[in-house]
Amino acid sequence: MEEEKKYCYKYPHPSVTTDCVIFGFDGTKLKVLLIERGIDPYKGKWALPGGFLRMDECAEDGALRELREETGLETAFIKQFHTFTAPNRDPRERVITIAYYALVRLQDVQGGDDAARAEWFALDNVPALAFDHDHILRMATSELRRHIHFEPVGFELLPQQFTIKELQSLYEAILDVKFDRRNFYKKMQHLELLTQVNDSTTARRQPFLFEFNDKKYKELKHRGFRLEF
Amino acid sequence: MEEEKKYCYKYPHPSVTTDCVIFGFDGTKLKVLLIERGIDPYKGKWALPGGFLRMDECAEDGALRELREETGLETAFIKQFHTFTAPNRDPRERVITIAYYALVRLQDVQGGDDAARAEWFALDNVPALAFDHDHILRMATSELRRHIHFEPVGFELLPQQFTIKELQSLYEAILDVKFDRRNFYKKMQHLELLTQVNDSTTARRQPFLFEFNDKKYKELKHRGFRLEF
DNA sequence: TCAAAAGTGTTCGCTATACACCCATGG
DNA sequence: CCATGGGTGTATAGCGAACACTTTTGA
Repeated sequence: MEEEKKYCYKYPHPSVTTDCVIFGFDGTKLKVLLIERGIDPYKGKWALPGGFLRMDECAEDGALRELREETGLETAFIKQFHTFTAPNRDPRERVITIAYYALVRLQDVQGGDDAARAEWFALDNVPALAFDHDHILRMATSELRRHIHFEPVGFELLPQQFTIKELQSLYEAILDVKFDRRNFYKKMQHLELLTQVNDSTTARRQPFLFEFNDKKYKELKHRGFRLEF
Repeated sequence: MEEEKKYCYKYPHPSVTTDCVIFGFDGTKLKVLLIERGIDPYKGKWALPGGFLRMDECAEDGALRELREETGLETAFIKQFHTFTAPNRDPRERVITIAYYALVRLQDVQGGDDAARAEWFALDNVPALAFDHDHILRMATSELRRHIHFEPVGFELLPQQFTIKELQSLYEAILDVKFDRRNFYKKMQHLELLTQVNDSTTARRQPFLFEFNDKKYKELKHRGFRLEF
């Protein structure tokens, strides 16, 4: 039985999807959420969450919808970083995909609505992916790296309150570098983007907890301040 | 008479176009190439060059095709910077557009193939544009600005050989700042990305001519060097 | 009481910035 | 010969990298 094809155009149109690279941070490593495909092509392979763009939503809404379906999160930081258009990237038909990356707090993530199997993978331990998703993931990682050099997006991956040590681990995981603990601490203090919280965890010596001060950041940015890492 | 609509799909598909923000530099100001629309909607309005993506070409090839049609250039530096997807950005039907910016040397540009009227506008003197092209142009400008902070893309806008003064004017035009002439000169020397040419123009005192040394740049970049502006 | 982790100081070198200065050329 | 613009030098401040030190707390 032939499917009913009722949307007709004078010229051929590609399909348009959004794919979403969802990053999380477990305190040590940067992770990415992948879905096991239940249908062909690439059945059984891991892939990025994604789906077709609806005719009445913009791409950002589509990406947020995917995010919600897989993580239960109503909102998160997302950023469009590239659109992938190689003519044969999907074996079935011409599909272009508008790719976003999302930064979420791992502890906020519930299982998704979907029956599909979803799993977090450390970035240095990602299996071969379906379609051109390896390529998309690599570009997402490098764009995130570039992004964090100039904007304090890393805080989206941390809990509301965090220690400087956690923040440093995050930057080290994303940028793949090591910082001197003491210099990092002072740099953070000097930036004046963090607010110290009068509270403490329970470690050897209780480290101070901080919050990101978004208001202060916007103020500084407005004055031409440029973040550097 | 109803048009023949022979491309049919089970689900609705948007149209996909590429738009191209073509930047040039006249020695003083940054300019952008606009096309006067010959047909409705927005007939008579200025717009960015663009057109439908063919089913057998990737978006970059589409953008290069648009570039060639409007400037006669076979090749140039182009960069995809955003895809615009607001559902009602085109009044006729759902159209999403993959936007690129191109950096070209003004002196290399011929008139295009198209009969359409094309004109260079200084960035601070752009008329109201068709569709959401104002928005696209603003984003292109800010992305170019961001881009030039880290990569030496500015040379794509200058002739093969140029003086330091011309280079400084370019950076000042793009970043909208002023540099000290003498510090800029030394910074450029210090970067070692320029090769001095044993030739001279005929001014009061002949300034040295330089060329961008791409090989050297790639070498430095490979060693983890980061350009800063 | 000792080891481990958190917070604070100090030094050094590089680079951005703000200037002063000399040189060449054309009117 | 002097105004204009091109190339070079020099001093200062600020920041990042390297590393010593003190403090707190749990085992």
